[in-house]
Amino acid sequence: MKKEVIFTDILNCPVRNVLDRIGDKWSLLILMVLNQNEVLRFNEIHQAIGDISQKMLSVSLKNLEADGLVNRKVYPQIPPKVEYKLTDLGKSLLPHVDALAGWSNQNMQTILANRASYQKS
Amino acid sequence: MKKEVIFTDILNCPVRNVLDRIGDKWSLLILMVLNQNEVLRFNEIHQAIGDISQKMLSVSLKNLEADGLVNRKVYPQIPPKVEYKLTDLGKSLLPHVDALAGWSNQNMQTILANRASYQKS
DNA sequence: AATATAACTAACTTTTTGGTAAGTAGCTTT
DNA sequence: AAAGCTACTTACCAAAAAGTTAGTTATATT
Repeated sequence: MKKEVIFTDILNCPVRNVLDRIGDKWSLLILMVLNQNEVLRFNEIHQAIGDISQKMLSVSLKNLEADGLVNRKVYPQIPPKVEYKLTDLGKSLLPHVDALAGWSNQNMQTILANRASYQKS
Repeated sequence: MKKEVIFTDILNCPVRNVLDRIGDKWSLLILMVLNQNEVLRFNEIHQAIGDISQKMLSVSLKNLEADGLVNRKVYPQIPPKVEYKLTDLGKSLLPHVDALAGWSNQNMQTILANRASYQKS
């Protein structure tokens, strides 16, 4: 009996690659906030999300920027001013995120009920 | 100047709730494998994914089952036999996952290029 | 009698992630 | 002259996630 890998190479696959970045604690939230506001400064995002630390906001923005999902514009002035907005690439991702959000909204109650009844059994 | 939270309550929001489960290292992979195969046994999923540990497969399946995305059917025999398949709820999520997968496939090269050029600067 | 089997579970270690608190820059306002 | 502003960075720490290894079960096979 031979063992074969049905779904080879999935670890180097695009989905995994993208989700590793998008699937962390804050990235999607940041993308959604930026999607609602066109342009935001660091502290505006910080306040919009409310409970993200400066460090995580900074790290997450950097990752999103590295992937080309978010654009960062620095104004060389003091105190500093930096503006963030979605790139076209970032914008092209958002509909899928929204679709997922829609599904989540629709099925949240069911899922919570499932979790609850699973625990009891 | 008042500080206001633009995007209140996002932490208790459905998207976050769902993504906390779906956005881990293995869940989406498992869903995709199950979507391609209708019914699979534990070891078949294990081999299909290739480098997931038994423990993580077990934990992930349990979470997916708890949320009602995956159905688990035990045959009371020895050696044991357990079959996994998507529930209707699970199936209803898959199109969105596939959409995300499609986006990832289309934009993977761009993203990798972005990352590479970001590092150099 | 020993070994194989399938689907796990338990205990433990390692790795990754995220949080906290403090510090930095240099100009402007008090 | 001290304090405030903005957008961070750094060092450190705790918690969470994931990996490793060994063990369990009870029957069937060699």
